[in-house]
Amino acid sequence: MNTTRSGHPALTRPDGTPLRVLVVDDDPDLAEVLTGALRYEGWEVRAAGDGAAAVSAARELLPDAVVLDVMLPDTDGFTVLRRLHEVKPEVCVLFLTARDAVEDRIAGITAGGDDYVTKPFSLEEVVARLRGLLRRAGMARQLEDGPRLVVGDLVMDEEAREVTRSGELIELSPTEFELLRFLMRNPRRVLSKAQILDRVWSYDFGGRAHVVELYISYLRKKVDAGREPMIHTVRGAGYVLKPVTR
Amino acid sequence: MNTTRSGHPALTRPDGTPLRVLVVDDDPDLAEVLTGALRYEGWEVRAAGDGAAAVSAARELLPDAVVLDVMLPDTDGFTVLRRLHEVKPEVCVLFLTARDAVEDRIAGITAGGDDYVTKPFSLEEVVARLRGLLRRAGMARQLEDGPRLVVGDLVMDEEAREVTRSGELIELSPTEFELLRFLMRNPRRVLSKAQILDRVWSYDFGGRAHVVELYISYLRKKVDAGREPMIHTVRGAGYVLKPVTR
DNA sequence: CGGGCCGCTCAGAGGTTCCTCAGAGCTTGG
DNA sequence: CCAAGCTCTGAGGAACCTCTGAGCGGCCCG
Repeated sequence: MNTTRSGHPALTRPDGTPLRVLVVDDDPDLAEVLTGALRYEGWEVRAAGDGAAAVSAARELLPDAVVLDVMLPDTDGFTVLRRLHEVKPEVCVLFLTARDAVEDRIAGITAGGDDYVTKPFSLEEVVARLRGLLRRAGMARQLEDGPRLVVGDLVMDEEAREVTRSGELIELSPTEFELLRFLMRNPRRVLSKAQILDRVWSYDFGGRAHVVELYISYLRKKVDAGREPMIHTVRGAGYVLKPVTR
Repeated sequence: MNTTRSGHPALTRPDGTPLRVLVVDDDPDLAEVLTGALRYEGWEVRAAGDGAAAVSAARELLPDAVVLDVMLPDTDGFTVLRRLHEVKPEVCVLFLTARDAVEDRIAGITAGGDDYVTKPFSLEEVVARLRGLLRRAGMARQLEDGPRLVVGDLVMDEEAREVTRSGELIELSPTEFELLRFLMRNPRRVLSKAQILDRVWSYDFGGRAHVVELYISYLRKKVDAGREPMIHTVRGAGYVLKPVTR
């Protein structure tokens, strides 16, 4: 099977060709990070730094999805959106917006099935939203089985934001949820604290790896509470989530 | 078959051509050591001393991977990363970083599937990480069978950091793990204590060969415990790991 | 047979990594 | 404006890892 650097199967359309995404942001570092993360997830990625470049790149690439910063140097995001829809009406758009941006305008836009995340965001957030968009649009072959992650008796419903272990409901805070999602998307693989920080925390988070330890300890209290543990520490390397073996 | 001085088969792409790596470090000694070790492993290697040289060398060589010191005299690591990806989007990058700089600005680096090791590092560490990158990228022909090392009934899963002997799980400390990995990558070959020190311990380790004996004894207790021994001493020469013969 | 060399292992000091608690600051929602 | 919840900082302490030193035993040589 065609796989990506993440070890996940490459994202493909029903016809087998890879999914294409266009990243539009004027901050080169951020664009670089997004590009890398999405490529790692199996997308065919292309980047643009402003509205004009975005539209012309879209004309060439005919992307399935666009990650679009609302604040661009030349054009405003909504104009770009209109042009993009002219180029390809069924394209999915994920907006990137500042926290204090006008919520109602965004709400109007996302009515069409599009979605948005506020800056600063975590990469897991972006990746998950994009997957959600594609799933709802019925565009990705391997997402059709639904929004559920399963590792052993641990089950996560991403859309309902519900987690259960052997049927019992587990309540998680937003950060706990995202951390667990990352672990569940990489079962049986040791993840370093740096990797976890890069993926689960916002790109502008200046804190230390100590936070990861703290949240792992929170998760253990909820996920492993009194049960056979699934979250393991690998000293000097990181953490692993794996199903209980017997 | 095309082999190197190490006896390892030359690393090749799916099309049979050798894998190429670019080493970027401003410390000539370190660059020399890295270059030697990687060449020994079957890579086609080239070195550069700063960011500008790195980018232009990359344009010529079109390497499959880059080993890149984040602290360069001219450019910062993030910029070099971006330029490298412009030259060759699918290139894998392994960053070298000082231990106390880890927290600074690694954010985003591992996000794209790239990886890093902290100075001072061991050569086994670097080699293993590079192999991991390449494997995940699906780039090396002979790494495709997955991240498992097998010698007799001894099995090491590098990604899960799990070692089993005839199915039984063996718990190892970081140094023990790395030493065993080195032995398992060179089965049936006598390795001198000096060789082991050079490979498994950091390049700045001042200690003496006695540590190797100590760790071999630790390993024996865990790996050979009560079983037919696989780790053998060759007096005056070194140690060998080999499958049990009957 | 005896001495020197090499390798093995034990015990423990010192350092590092990790876990957890307690609480301050912030955000959210009523 | 208050209450509740969430996120992060800091500190203490526990567990673990690494290396040093020393003693012992076996091997090979004279």
